[in-house]
Amino acid sequence: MRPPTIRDVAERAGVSKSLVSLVLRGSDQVRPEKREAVLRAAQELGYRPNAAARSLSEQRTRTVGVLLNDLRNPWFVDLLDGLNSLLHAGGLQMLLADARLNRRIGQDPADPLLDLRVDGLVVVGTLPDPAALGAVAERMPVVLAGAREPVPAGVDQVAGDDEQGARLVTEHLIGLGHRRIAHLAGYGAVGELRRRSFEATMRAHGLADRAVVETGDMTEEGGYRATVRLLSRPDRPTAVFAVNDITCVGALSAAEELGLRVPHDVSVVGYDNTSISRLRHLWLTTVDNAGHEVGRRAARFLLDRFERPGGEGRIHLAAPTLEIRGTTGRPS
Amino acid sequence: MRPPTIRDVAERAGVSKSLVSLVLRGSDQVRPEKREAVLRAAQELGYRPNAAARSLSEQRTRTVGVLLNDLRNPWFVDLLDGLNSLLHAGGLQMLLADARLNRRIGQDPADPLLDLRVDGLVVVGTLPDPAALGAVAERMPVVLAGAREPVPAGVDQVAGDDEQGARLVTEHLIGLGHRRIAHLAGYGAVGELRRRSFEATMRAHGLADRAVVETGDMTEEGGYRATVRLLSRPDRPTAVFAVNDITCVGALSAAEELGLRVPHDVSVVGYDNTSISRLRHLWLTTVDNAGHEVGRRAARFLLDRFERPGGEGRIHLAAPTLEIRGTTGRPS
DNA sequence: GCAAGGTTCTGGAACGGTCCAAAGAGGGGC
DNA sequence: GCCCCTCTTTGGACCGTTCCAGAACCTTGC
Repeated sequence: MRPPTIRDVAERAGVSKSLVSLVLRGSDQVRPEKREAVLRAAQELGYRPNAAARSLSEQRTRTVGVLLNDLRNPWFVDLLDGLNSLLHAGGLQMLLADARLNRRIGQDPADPLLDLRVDGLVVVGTLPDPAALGAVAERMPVVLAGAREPVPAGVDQVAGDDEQGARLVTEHLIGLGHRRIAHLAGYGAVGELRRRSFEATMRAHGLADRAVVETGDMTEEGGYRATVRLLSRPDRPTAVFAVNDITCVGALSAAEELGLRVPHDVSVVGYDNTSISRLRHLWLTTVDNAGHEVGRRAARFLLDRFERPGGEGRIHLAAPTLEIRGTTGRPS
Repeated sequence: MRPPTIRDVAERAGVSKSLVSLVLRGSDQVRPEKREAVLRAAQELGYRPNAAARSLSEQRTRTVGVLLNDLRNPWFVDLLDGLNSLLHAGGLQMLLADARLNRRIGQDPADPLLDLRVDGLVVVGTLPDPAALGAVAERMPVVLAGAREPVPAGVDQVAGDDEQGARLVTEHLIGLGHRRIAHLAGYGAVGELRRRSFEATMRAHGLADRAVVETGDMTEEGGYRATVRLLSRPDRPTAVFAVNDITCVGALSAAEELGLRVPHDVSVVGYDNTSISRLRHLWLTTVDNAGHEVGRRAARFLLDRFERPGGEGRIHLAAPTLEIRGTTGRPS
């Protein structure tokens, strides 16, 4: 009762296994009647190719591993979507692995993917282990998507352009007439880039001395507390640019609790265009990170490297867009 | 420059390939010095077993496929976590595939998993194609997790106990003193179960004629509109039980927009304990679906079937818990 | 010193495909 | 009718493992 093999199909169709293989791989060197006989036999037997056998023989798996470090981050889904669309067009499968799930178990999260001999690797989000990744990159194409970090040589990188995003936000607020603007900063490479770009943009508009930066921890609670501090100052800012949506929700709570109306008394802006920001109850002005485009670009890089292996690591920054919703307006 | 094989290791250690295989699979029929020599050689060469070759030879992959139909649903992550912990303990890998990503491409989302000859399949969420699943279930263990649907014979099923969850909510509200209670119903098997249990519980407490049911579409917008209708009635309910958190957020918006304070003027309850419900800005009372437990149980069922194949499909309902937060209180 | 019996090790046959060199079939030209 | 050439088809080697039967080696007992 084992699943049928290519040989079973061959026998039923009255041909050799080689011919079956030829037909199934779509060769045009086969007489039509034989082709049909083979196809019919395969159909009748419910034949399915065995991926293990195929990849053993072909020395490639037509599969790329995708290492996620946090399935909970909904932004990744857009990215995966973009990634998948292009990879599929290139005849490649995507294999997902969640680093966080496996980390706890105490093994390198990429191990299962490497044992499966994936043809390439996409790491989504913060790097688990830069050193290990360098070794992997010597054997197969590797792309880092959705994070801004120093990467080992030969690794491509795709991410949203955080500097541009932060500039869009800051200029939007300045354009509305805000002058005293606060930034709730985050940590990591991304937090750093957004903060610096905020400061640079303020400076470029001659508002360097009106910029305030409070450091948070990228949580709602952190955003709440930082905003309470900010809005209790005598020279309280009229606008708050939070490093991400979740921090922004904290800022919103704080403003309301202090009796300030948004956006009438204070404007707030988030970052990431998460589903939370789209709740009509919150309706946050935020930045969309172009996740789909990042995913497509990562796939592009990978496909390029399959064709021409080696070469320098490249970097692509996808252009973010501003989503203006209900939490920003002119200062009163 | 191909990756080293078991033969390379054998040569370097001065033994046969069979002995290497024996050592690597942890046999105790090997003299310690040989074992060490093999292990050292493997280490030095950076040997990694080839999963394709192994599964071809062993006729099993030690891998179970997990078919998700919506990566965006954060509840699944808890479920995966529970699933993974037990599967890993059983020496099994998890392979994720997102049905939604692949559906668009127009192929059966389970196909890649079947070609890989996974040893078992976990379908998370609503069934893609019940008929196809029946055929699959004849060849390998299949478990449906996190959805309540009629399944083909021989398929196990694990889900949260929606009836119990809805009862917990309803009795919580009744216990607080509410009498006129509305339910924002949803669709599908889950929506049906929650609604019926709400009605049954109201009846059991002699409140059948105070129960109101509005049908929504499980979106924020739907929840908003239904709640506006409800709260504009002359005999407006003092509590609203929404079929899920997102609908509940819509209800919350509606209440606020009508100038009603929550929970002072009206209590609202969600379902699913999503991250949204935990935002301090919303702080919804809701029901936790015990995702982790559902995942563990699904793994248990799968492991059982590996040991004793065949038999009836079983069903397990995990007990949900009530998360009482800020949106419920005594009626005024 | 040798047979018996246990332990340790090995060669070869799977597993289910792909690939390649070569065989077979068919057609055309002389 | 024969030779040559092209188009189809085939058998066998190979991919990297596991598994198994049996070989080689050690003890042990007499």
